[in-house]
Amino acid sequence: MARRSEHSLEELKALVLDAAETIVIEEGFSALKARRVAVEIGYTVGSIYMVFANMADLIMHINARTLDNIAAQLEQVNEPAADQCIEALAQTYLSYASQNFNRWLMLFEYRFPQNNAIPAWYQKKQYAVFDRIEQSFVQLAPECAEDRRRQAAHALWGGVHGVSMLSLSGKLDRNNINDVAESVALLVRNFIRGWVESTTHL
Amino acid sequence: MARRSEHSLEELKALVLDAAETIVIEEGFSALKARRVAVEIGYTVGSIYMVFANMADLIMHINARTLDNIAAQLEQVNEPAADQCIEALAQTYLSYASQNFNRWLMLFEYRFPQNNAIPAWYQKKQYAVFDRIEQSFVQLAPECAEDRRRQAAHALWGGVHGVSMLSLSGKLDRNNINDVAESVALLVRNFIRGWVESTTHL
DNA sequence: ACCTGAACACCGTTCAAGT
DNA sequence: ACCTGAACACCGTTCAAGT
Repeated sequence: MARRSEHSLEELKALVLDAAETIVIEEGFSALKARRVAVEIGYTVGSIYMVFANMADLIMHINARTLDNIAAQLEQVNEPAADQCIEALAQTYLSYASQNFNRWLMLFEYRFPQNNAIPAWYQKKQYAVFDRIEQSFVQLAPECAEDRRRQAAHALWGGVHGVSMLSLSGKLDRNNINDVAESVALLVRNFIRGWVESTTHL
Repeated sequence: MARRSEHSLEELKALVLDAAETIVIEEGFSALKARRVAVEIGYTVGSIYMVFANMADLIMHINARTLDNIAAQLEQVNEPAADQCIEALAQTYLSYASQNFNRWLMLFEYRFPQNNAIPAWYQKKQYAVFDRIEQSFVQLAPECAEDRRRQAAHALWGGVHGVSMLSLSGKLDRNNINDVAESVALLVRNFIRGWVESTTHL
């Protein structure tokens, strides 16, 4: 056959990425196979390796988009009161995870072959999400030392992520989305109440 | 060859389970392959399917042991003060996760083919872990309605799990184990402080 | 009755060969 | 230069055939 020059390499790369992303969204990570992507875009398997080093590379680029999406959602949160802002960020995160479950899950399900080989541009995207959270803690306690604030943001955000993960993936027990939202609200409110108290007492 | 009757089927099942568990502990979930297990116990691949329905069945039995181990560790926690008890439970959980990272990770990494097909005996083990947590909340607020208490336990435990997961698997950022323990302590203390306050105000 | 090992259907990845 | 498609090494799983 040889569909030479029908698409540029950049166009082909976009085709592969879009097709792969769609498969993940609609059928989950486990349905993502090289041959399947090839069929979807009307090329053969080999072509994928012209534009991506391997499946790990392709997966990383899908995950990068997911990180961008999450960051974009969090950027839109704009509550004037700091505590309300943090709660809104948490609910926005849960909402994204719930509505984009398959791609959100792949973000955490996929393990990089060697953990130290995560490229800088990808790590930047991971940090971008977390930075938005930390930023809201600046608003909450401007006087607080950066170390303390970062640790608090880390603890709470790990918490919000954990509640979302256990609930949505049905590991610990089975809840509906409203219960999860309530759990997230409970965690955020009580943590912040306790933390602000201990911070202003210093 | 045919090593007939050298082991009973029950002995063979134990051999397979032990070998598989060891592989997971030492090399992680991704190293667990049917042929590898067979080599390790001196049988051929087919034998595994005499004692386990498939790899999913084998994995579930390894995970069941992990759940038992976690439950046993949590049972040993015996702090008189309720808030100290919850914190000790959280630190014990983190400690187990850190020291048994590979098998702990498989517990959450592995997805059941159909989520509704998790057998009752396995779910019981999942609940056993969570029940210990809930129990400590009874001690913390005996007057509290069960619904509220369960939700609080769920929120906090999801939180403790999330901080452990993001930190140990190096997803959000990279921390050493001491920092993680501090984050867990921060989450637990501040949550409990806020929650007890809002509960006694009722 | 227990166990083998060859076979099957799938994977990811490569690369000589075509246009 | 771009793309194919057959090949390779590896998976999980099955099952007729051996002892």
